[in-house]
Amino acid sequence: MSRTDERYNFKETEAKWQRQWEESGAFVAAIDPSRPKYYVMEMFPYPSGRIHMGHVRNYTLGDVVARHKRAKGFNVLHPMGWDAFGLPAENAAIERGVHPAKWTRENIASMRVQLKSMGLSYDWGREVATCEPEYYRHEQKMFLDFLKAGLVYRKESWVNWDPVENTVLANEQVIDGRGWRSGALVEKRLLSQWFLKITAFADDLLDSLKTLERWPERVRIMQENWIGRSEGARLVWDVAGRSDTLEIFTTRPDTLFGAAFLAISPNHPLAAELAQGNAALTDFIAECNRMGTSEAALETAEKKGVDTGLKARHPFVPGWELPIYVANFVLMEYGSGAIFGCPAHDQRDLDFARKYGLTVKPVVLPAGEDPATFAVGAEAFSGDGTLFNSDFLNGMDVEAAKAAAIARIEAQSLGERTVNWRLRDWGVSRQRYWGCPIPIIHCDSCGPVPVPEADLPVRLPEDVTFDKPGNPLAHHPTWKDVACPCCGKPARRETDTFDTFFESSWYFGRYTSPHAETVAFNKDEADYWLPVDQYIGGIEHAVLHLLYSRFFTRALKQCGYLDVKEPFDGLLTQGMVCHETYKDQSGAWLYPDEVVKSEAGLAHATTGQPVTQGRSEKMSKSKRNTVDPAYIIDTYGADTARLFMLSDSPPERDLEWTEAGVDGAWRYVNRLWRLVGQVVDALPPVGAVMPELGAAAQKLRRQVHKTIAGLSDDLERFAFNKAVARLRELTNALGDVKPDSADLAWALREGLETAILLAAPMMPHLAEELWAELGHDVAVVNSPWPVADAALLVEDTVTVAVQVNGKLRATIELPKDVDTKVAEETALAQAGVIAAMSGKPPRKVVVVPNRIVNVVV
RNA sequence: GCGGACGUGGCGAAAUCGGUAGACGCAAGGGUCUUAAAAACCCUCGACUUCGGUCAUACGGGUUCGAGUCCCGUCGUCCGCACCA
Repeated sequence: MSRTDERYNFKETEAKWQRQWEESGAFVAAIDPSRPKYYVMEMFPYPSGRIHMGHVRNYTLGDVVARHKRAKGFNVLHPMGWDAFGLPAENAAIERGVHPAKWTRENIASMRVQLKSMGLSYDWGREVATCEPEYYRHEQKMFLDFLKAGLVYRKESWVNWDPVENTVLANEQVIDGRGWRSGALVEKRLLSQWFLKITAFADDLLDSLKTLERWPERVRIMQENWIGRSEGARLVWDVAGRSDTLEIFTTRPDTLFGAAFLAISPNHPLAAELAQGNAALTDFIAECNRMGTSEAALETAEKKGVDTGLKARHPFVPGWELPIYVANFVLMEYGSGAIFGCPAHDQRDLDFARKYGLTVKPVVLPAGEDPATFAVGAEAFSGDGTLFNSDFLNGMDVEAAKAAAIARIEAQSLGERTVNWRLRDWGVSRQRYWGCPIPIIHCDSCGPVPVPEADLPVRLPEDVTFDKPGNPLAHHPTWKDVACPCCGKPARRETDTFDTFFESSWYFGRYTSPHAETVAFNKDEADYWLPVDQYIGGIEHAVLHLLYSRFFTRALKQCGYLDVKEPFDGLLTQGMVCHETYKDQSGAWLYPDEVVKSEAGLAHATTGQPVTQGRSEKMSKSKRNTVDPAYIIDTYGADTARLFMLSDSPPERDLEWTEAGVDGAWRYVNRLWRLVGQVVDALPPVGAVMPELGAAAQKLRRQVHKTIAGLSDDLERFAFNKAVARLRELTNALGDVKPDSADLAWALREGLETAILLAAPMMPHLAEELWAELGHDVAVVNSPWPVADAALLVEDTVTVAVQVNGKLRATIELPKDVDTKVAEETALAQAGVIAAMSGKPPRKVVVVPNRIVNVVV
């Protein structure tokens, strides 16, 4: 039967093998001490309702890794779940009247079907959904254990408050000083919130980044910056006429003799106190709080301040008093919310000093400057130099002066050397319904009381309404009313829920024992599987999720839950899936399938109006440059979609989605399928003994085994695009073979079987189908990865390039490892070489064995 | 402003240790087959060329027998953080 006119029936084939895998339990994972384990996972999706191309890319990458490792003999754990709490579910409730629980569960059901259509090798028996009490009860227990361990505290803190929605907004939800949905000007409010003490692990979270060798450098640097360790000194200043003192943090104690003023944050307690009865100061603080924290606002904001009238006494110079300002550029959240200003050596302090006419006295002299004439103009000098105008520090360099100044501060008991962190504790309270209830009861007599463990889980009530702004839990008529577990008097439940990053901070552990009821993790299972060997996901989680997970793992270890310190041994951050953008005449975005391409250019598919093409950008609903994976899988099949995801770009780089590229992948799928069908009848049976091989068959074998070695290496390095290229090269070679002799037929079978096994992680359905067609009873998923015959990887002849003065003039075939003398003589005898030397004798000949001969004349 | 990554054909990209630049694919052009089309298959495909070659990896230098790869500088693009004291 000729297959020339036929097309591969992916629909039937893919469904068949998906069923077969599921029925045979091919991907069910269990502890097996006899095999090395390999835990690979992709970032679990938010159940928005439909998968998008970013998911397809992410899960394809993970599946190739999982299937490859499985074939290599590893005991593979490859799980999937749902990051199921979050705001979109509440929005759906408000906009469409669907309950968040129903909406979320239905979305999970339909997305599960979509994921299954991709043929992913998940152990679906381990699926978790974070919105179910079976999951979140354990994190309520964790929270209480963290509380006992001193890793949780409650604190008043300044938050972004949306006055229309009546809720706290995360920093990411504030755009240009306004709430992202309401558009209302965001206010700063002081609110009681629960905090996790991530700063308790700041040192270790920073230091251990060095051990994460299989993480991208970029992510490690981002976390390093986020944690933001800086060394300096804590210094207490006496305030004239007051009994209390003012504490500041500085990294430049060496510049203390150049101080011109002190400044405190508008949110500093002292500012609040002084504002009592001071209208100017009250107005200024209110203005600062209104200003918001957007980038644009900060960039254009002028350095401003109000003189409090108070004076601080200089620690080293008796009688020297400096003014204390309230200044808009001092952050309450960093250090102690107060600074000393040295205008000559800090740009912000300089801007401030110029505005208010304060002294600019340089104390660090740059090399080559004359102390008599050096002056600071518009730019502060922050580099190294020699101290001057600085009493006991004079003549020292900056490092030495810092040490000397700190020694003096410590001797005077005014402070000490200290390390300050940019990292702040993690505020986990959200005034939201669709999240995990915080297991706390507030009692007027006893204060905040933990819910007794026997009463866990604190279930999220489902009988809520969304007719009022704010948190439905707070409006619920009965849910929050309980008796105090301590004194029995009427008390109220905490109505805040956890930040949804809480759930994703430990799910990798839950996958190891998803059905444990009384504990979050079964010790033997967690010990066996953890840490995750390879984690794959988007770069957008470089800091928050990945840092929170690292923190959680440490906290869980401290509380006896887990025995690993780092959750993710290897990390691969995939690039985005991009597509061209289109706009119509009115500037409205158009979907790709609303646009037709013709010789005249782009036009609207129905109206015929001209369409303009914009740059390629990350696929997003707002720009309408999305392609629905369901449509692609339905039209071309999962294997084609998977192949395209792998073939065009390296995984960490952005991928441009093109219809032509998908067509190319589809052509390849058919090509391989057709090739097998055309030659299968001419091949010897499975397991046939190798006959005497002629030269052509030998050559083919060499290429086959080189492909095994090269492609395996590509997969180990996640160079999937190169693996695809290599597979195509092999297929091209196999397509040229005419199996008209016994030896060629045998070599062709070996080549095809190899190609199929190598293709299997990328195109698993096609591989199974062709493998069966070649006569195998054991499925590919139960077949081992091919092994390259080392003897076939070494050639007996090599192609050596011959250069004259570094320019290629000839290539010669030489026996491998031939004597350098022979190589040199052969090279010099080449016509092209002789011509290029134009009669001159060689001055020098460089011979790199098996690679190159360079003749220098 | 600080930190980082990157810059190779019309396009996505290869070149793993400093050793034949452009593998593999997309697009394009030509051809075979066909009544025609689709599909498939074959050929061409960095630029210039007097067909000998010459020039080409953002630009300018350097190291080297030899540089896409290493070093210095410039320009450009992208990303992260950003009043962090």
